Amino acid sequence: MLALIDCNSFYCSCERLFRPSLEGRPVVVLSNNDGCVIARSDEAKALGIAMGAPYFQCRDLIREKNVAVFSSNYALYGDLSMRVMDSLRQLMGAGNVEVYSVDEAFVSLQNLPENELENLAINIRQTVETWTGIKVSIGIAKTKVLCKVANRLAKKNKEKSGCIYILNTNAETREALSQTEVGEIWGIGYRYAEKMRQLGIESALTLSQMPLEWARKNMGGVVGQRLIRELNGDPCLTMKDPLEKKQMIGTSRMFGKPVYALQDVREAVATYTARAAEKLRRQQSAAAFLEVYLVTAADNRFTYHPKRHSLSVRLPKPSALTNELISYAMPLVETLFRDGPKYLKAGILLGGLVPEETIQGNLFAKDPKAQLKQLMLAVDNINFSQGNEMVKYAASGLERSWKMRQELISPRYTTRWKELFEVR
DNA sequence: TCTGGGGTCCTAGGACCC
DNA sequence: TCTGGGGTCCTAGGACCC
Repeated sequence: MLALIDCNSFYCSCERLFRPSLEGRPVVVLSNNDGCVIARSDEAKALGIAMGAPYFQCRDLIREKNVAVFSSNYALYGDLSMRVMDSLRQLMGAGNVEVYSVDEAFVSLQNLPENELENLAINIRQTVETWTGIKVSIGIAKTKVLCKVANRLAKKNKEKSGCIYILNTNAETREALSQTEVGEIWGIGYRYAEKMRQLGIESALTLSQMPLEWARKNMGGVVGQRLIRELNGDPCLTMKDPLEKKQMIGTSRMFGKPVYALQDVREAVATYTARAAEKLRRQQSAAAFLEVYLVTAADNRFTYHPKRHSLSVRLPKPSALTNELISYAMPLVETLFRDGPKYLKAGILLGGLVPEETIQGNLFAKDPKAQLKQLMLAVDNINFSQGNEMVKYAASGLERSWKMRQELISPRYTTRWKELFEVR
């Protein structure tokens, strides 16, 4: 059996942790640039504020209902996420925990007798809440997809379930699937849900009874087949090795306001390259492939149809050095950039990742880059301990008229001395 | 006026090679 | 009229996730 452990309204819970007065009051958290709503407390959901709703569209409702609004504070959420995951690792053994996202983890429950599952789940819930202050919901079943189904039901009726839902028998599984709409299944997005509805497939139970051959033709090949097998209790998605490294690393941002000048775009791309290079070094990889992309507004100003323009290079040798990566990125920016269009966003992708130690050096010559590697290490250490971008590259600019907006951000209570929670 | 950021996996087609 | 088969690498794009 597997368990999916998922924090309840995670970002909102983080904000509430340090402002108990928000308990019972609706809370929402906005995306970067304060663009749209990406987290809602139960009270905010009840008001009908949709996930992903543009902020400007629900601003009136938010004001009227006295909803507390926050810009996203990733330093805070990241730190609390780490505490929750560490708690799970302590309880269940590090090798049994797969962190799936900032607020979710799969836990393997091999060889546990069925009648102990519920007590275990209760214990996990209570311990995590005591240690971190964060409430979680737990779904237990035979496969990852079924765990997701169970977890959803646990959250749907918290009073009744106690935030725990277990699918032990086939009858329980059938019942759960019949209560789940196709669009709510993990792996069925907007497009497929639409397609299913047209075909008259409405519940997860109906979908689970479709033939595999049909899934291959209509649901993206092997992906769809796996999904149907998972719904039937046949595990196809295995637990991932916690030590696995990312295969691609990217950094991108919308600009705080539209940008028209080459210099601004250059600065932004240099900044993002430095960020991506940091992530690269954190997992001890080097990149052999680099892509820069710029997003412009559509010509038609009545619709929101941004256009993506990209260029890429293959590096002669994989690198994890910020200055080197910037020097490959800048010519791409210059080639891509045109005078005239309104630029909304820029980003960089690093791919072809290889472990840093496999990069071939010359055995006999002194590595000319050894000093640069030392420098990177020092820069990363300073930025980690003193705050992001304490040390930065000149190419990434000082003025930064393009920087994103975060007008409603809360203090970084747990990761900055200056912003610690104060008790008077 | 105002619509996030970071990923994953898969497929298809073209270039090139033997 | 006829025109191999199979492999790799790369790019582009679609679909999905939180």
